[in-house]
Amino acid sequence: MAKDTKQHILEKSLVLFLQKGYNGVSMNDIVKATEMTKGAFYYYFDSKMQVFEEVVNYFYGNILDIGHNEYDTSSLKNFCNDIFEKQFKRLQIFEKQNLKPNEKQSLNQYFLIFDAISQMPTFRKKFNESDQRQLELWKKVINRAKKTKEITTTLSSEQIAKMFMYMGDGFGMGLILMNKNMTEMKQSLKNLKSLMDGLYQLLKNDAN
Amino acid sequence: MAKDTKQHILEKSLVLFLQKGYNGVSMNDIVKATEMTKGAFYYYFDSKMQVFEEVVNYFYGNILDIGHNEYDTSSLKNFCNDIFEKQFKRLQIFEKQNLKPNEKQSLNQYFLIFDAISQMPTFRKKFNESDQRQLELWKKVINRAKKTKEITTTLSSEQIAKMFMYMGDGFGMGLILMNKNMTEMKQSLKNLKSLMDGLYQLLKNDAN
DNA sequence: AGCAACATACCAAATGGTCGGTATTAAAAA
DNA sequence: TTTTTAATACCGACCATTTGGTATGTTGCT
Repeated sequence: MAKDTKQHILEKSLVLFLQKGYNGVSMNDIVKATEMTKGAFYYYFDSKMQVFEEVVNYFYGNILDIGHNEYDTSSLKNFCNDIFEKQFKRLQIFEKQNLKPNEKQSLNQYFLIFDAISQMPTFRKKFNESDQRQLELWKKVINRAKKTKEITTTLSSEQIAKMFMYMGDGFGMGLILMNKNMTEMKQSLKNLKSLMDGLYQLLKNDAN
Repeated sequence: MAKDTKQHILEKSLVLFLQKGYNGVSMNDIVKATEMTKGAFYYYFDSKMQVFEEVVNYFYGNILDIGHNEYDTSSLKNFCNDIFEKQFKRLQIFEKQNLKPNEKQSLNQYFLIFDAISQMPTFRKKFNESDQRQLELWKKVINRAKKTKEITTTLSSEQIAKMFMYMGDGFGMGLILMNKNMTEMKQSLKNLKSLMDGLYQLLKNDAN
């Protein structure tokens, strides 16, 4: 039961931090959301900051960074599809958190990321490294696609890789700014798919 | 002198909110940064929330949304360049705020935008409308570029427009996450230029 | 009995905000 | 011309509430 309660606090806190950011969430919010008391909370955690750090690691380890090395890299086409699928799965995790009606505000991952970057010195490094790995992965796949003539283009692999990545990031940010809920987000994600396919088509047709 | 002091408070508060978000900034932070007292602050503002709202309107009206209808739309090429130039100018505004050494943390416009969206009901509408206008502008320019054969592609104008916009957004987010300061940002912006040029080249060469 | 797993009452500090006061200036009254 | 009035622009002690956190229970299970 011990680990259950701690996990319960972690998950409820995650949602709160995603809704309002570190400074927007008070200890009272946490004990209310968990339906426990301060005694229970401080039995499992030393401070508000500590639960935040554990939340960040939980979020980052289990959601943000899932399978960062398990993509289908056999072709650029497959890679694009796979990136897209994984993004989809990431959203599904949140659907399981069965938010109550009064928790309908959108979950903003950047609340977590910004706070983590400014309050957890090690996090920025980890985050940027992950970003770099992602970029290298894209470049590898694109290089291969060039060799196999899957695409023909004079643009550098780095340029193309960044196009795909930034497109995804900008799209994600747009979703948050529109305050879409989870199901709406999953709907919208299909638009991202068509954008990525569009870019892919351009690369295929690029004469020189 | 009256308006001067109020403007002084506005500008100092803007920097604070950009650094730490609404909840991360206390009234003490504000009076310290402005080098005034609470008496002075509450002489010009009714509440912390009010200065935030005025800061948002100031930021949005004078910085984010500058000249949203004054772009060079004579060709897609020119439009791209112009969009890029305006982005550059936006950064310059912040350089004038002569931040002190202890204020060297990066200014994160999303702190302001997220808080504004969740606390100022009217803001989301305004923001999304501005986004929509931007999209329509891109579409118009792209449609014209298709007609004049500046570019030849089977992709829809909306698809292309979103590619450009999301690329820019994602790039901007990346800058913030890397915690670049203003001069570094201006350096990096040139990378965005090459990405936009790359996409432009792809569109030019798109056989069908 | 003894410990794990919580609950509850409490605390100092920080929070956003108020209110009576004051220095400076300028217009109005003498 | 001098004095009074009055308004602006600002100060800083003070306030109720909330903050994150603690110390001392209480409960149930082995």
